[in-house]
Amino acid sequence: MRKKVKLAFMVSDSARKITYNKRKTSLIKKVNELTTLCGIDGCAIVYSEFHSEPEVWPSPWEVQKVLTKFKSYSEFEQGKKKLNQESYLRERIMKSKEQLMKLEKNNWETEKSLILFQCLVKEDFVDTLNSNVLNDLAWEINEKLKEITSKANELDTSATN
Amino acid sequence: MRKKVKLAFMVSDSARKITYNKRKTSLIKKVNELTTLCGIDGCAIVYSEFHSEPEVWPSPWEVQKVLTKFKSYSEFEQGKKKLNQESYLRERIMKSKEQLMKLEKNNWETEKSLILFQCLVKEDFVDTLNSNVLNDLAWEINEKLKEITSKANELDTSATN
DNA sequence: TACCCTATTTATAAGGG
DNA sequence: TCCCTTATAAATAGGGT
Repeated sequence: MRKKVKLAFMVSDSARKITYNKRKTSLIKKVNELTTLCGIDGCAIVYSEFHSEPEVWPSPWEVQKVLTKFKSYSEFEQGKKKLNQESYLRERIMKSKEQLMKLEKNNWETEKSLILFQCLVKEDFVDTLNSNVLNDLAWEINEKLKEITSKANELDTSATN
Repeated sequence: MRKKVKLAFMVSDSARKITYNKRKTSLIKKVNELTTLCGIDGCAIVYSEFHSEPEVWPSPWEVQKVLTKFKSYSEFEQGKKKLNQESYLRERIMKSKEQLMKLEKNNWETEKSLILFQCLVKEDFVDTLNSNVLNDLAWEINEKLKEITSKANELDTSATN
């Protein structure tokens, strides 16, 4: 019992729900601790089959504030979105490689799967560069988050008073 | 050494950065595990003084997909926003009560103050329903409930020991 | 179904290089 | 600053009620 669980979809509905509730609770606690200890902004959003609404931390309004911030960042970076995506993937690949090197001495099987993972990431990267879906998504998010911005400003104002 | 850390802003820059990197890494790992094990969508977004860019999980594009979903949800619920806030506040109050009941056996003084707090929250809540400053009060209530939550967490922890 | 109980696993604060 | 180690704290899988 209490054995290490393999990181894969849990087939049993009941077990999955139990572990979902446990881990969701812990995750939210962790986000709370991280933001408190480090004095930073952060949020977590989770959609499950167990709730019709998304479960978020902190409150939905706080999350919207964080999303507004994320939007601002995206807006600022919009002009070089693809470049950013490239950088991000390069970073991911590099980190995978670093991880791979660390594991080399210890675990050959893991190493092989990481190499495979790197190849997959690279393929995704190519697909992404040729897709214009992202821009549409970005525009949609932009429009919607304008509403969120004014909402967040209201909350900011009230917080200051 | 290795003592339990108080849940509060870490004043030391170096220690804060160390703990930030450790906890951010673990948090992302946890989001990964949760979404994989339960087959659900989820994301985490963190802004820190240590990175000019927000740090997210999973990739920025996946996060945007999740945000789009969140946006859709907000849109759908827009017409009954106030009702949602009401539901949310009711839920939060109920959760505080549950937590409070769990703590009853352990700490009477804290219990009293929490009960008082709940009354205050309830009054605010009633006002909220009849007021056009819904958002302001909601924010305040949320802040209060966060205090209660962290207080309750502390007590939970100390009760366990 | 949801809670409670513990053996294990995992996370992490300190300390050292 | 970053990485490694290790003792302690926290999370959690599986089982019981």
